Amino acid sequence: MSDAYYLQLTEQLRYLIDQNNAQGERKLPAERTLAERFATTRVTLRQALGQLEGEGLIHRSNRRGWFVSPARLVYDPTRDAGFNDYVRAQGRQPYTVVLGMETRPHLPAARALGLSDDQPFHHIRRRRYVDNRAVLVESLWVVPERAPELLGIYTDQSLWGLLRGRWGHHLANRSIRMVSEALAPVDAEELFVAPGTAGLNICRAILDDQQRPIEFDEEHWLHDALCISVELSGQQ
Amino acid sequence: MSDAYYLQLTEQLRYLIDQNNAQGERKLPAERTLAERFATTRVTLRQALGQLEGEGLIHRSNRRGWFVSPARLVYDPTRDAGFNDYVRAQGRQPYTVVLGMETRPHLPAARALGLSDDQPFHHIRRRRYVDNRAVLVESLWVVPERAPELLGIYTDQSLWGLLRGRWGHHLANRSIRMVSEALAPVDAEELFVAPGTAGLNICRAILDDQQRPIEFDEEHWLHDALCISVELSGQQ
DNA sequence: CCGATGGCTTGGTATAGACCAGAAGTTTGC
DNA sequence: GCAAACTTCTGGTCTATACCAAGCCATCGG
Repeated sequence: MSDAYYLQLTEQLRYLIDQNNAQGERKLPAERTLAERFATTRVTLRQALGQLEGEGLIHRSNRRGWFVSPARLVYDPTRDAGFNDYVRAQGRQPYTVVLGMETRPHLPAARALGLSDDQPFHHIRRRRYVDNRAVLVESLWVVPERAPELLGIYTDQSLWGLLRGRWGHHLANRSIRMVSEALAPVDAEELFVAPGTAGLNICRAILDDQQRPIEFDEEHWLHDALCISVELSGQQ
Repeated sequence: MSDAYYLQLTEQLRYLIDQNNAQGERKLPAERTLAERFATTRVTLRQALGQLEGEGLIHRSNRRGWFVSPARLVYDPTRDAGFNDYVRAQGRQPYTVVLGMETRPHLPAARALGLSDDQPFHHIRRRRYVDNRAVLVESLWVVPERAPELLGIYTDQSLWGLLRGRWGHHLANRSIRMVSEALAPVDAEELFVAPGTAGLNICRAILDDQQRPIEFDEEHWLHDALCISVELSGQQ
């Protein structure tokens, strides 16, 4: 318990959430209800909720309410398992929705892959779920020469499986970049959360074993959905 | 420009920050000044500032004001360079302050290294700076058998250098875990920021080439100070 | 010259109330 | 039966104001 009331509130809410969660109740009462119960205003209450949101304990679904966050998904960027594989490996249910497909240039992809600025890409945008919660949106930018009819045959299978199986590409060199972000309004909307929600931005540039550029991809994760884990052995 | 006023404010502030930054002015005007200039209240203004803070564009120093954030430090967790080395390699100035040293048990360290719960550790806590900005606090938990007189001889040099040079340890196996967090009041205070400021928690467990536990360490970074980058080559 | 003091500035916290827009549930009308 | 329309509930945004405590700085006193 610290001096500020909202920090005390945070602790009381933490306790309440624990209890609710034990009873399988994952939705919190309405803000107005909570504010009245703790004899404060919505503003102060929301400050306490925001603290717990920052910790990853709870999250909100836009205009629907606050919910207890499920356990984070463990993700190892040094391994090549596809989303579906590693979600299932953790006993959870993956799901993907394709939001759009088109072919056009994209500056960040061109830069990251060392191609000219006007290089067109096959672009696939999709939203991915874990246990029915939308946790990320991503944009894939594939070099058309490496996968000519991609947009015609892609539905929602594994992209890497397709690249390997149909076109024989071996993904060999990756550069990965991760930074915290505040979700832009468009990304937030596609994830059904408020604009400015904390997120994690992951970008990948992928080349094959002959250093030819294959694909660039950019993911926007909800910050509380992810735990990054890396296991390394071998002396440096 | 979106519908909500605070999002418009965000864009205007972004513009103002750009201009100020170009003139070398890295401190923003006072909240009351800005609120008046944009004809709104401090509450709404702070919502806009909070958005930019989430993006990592600006940060605040507790009760001192808002400042433009410097470029993120690039960090590759798969490489073994010490803090001082990779900060300098990016043309920036590292600095470290030791906050405390003691010997006592620590449950998370014991668990992560596979030791018994009451195993004591040499504990060093330090705050680290980049270009004069405090960007992280960390706790190191070293197995005493591997570095008996550590607390007597440690001042503020490189710990890994010491482990290698004095005791001949070769750090071979690492497991690294990164999750977003809201800084706890104690950590926030040591970093001179408000409690609940967004952070990144990085934990490392380190074993030597014979799988003997050496050290566990836990870092709390300001979220906007860091860009994680991993380069991988070699086919999977 | 220098340390102590006190006032001013700044962000941090909090109250009280209001309106809006989207989500969800309920009723109505075909 | 079922879709459309309405009502209610919910979070999202915003105003206006107040007080506190820490940082900062100029002034004062030795």
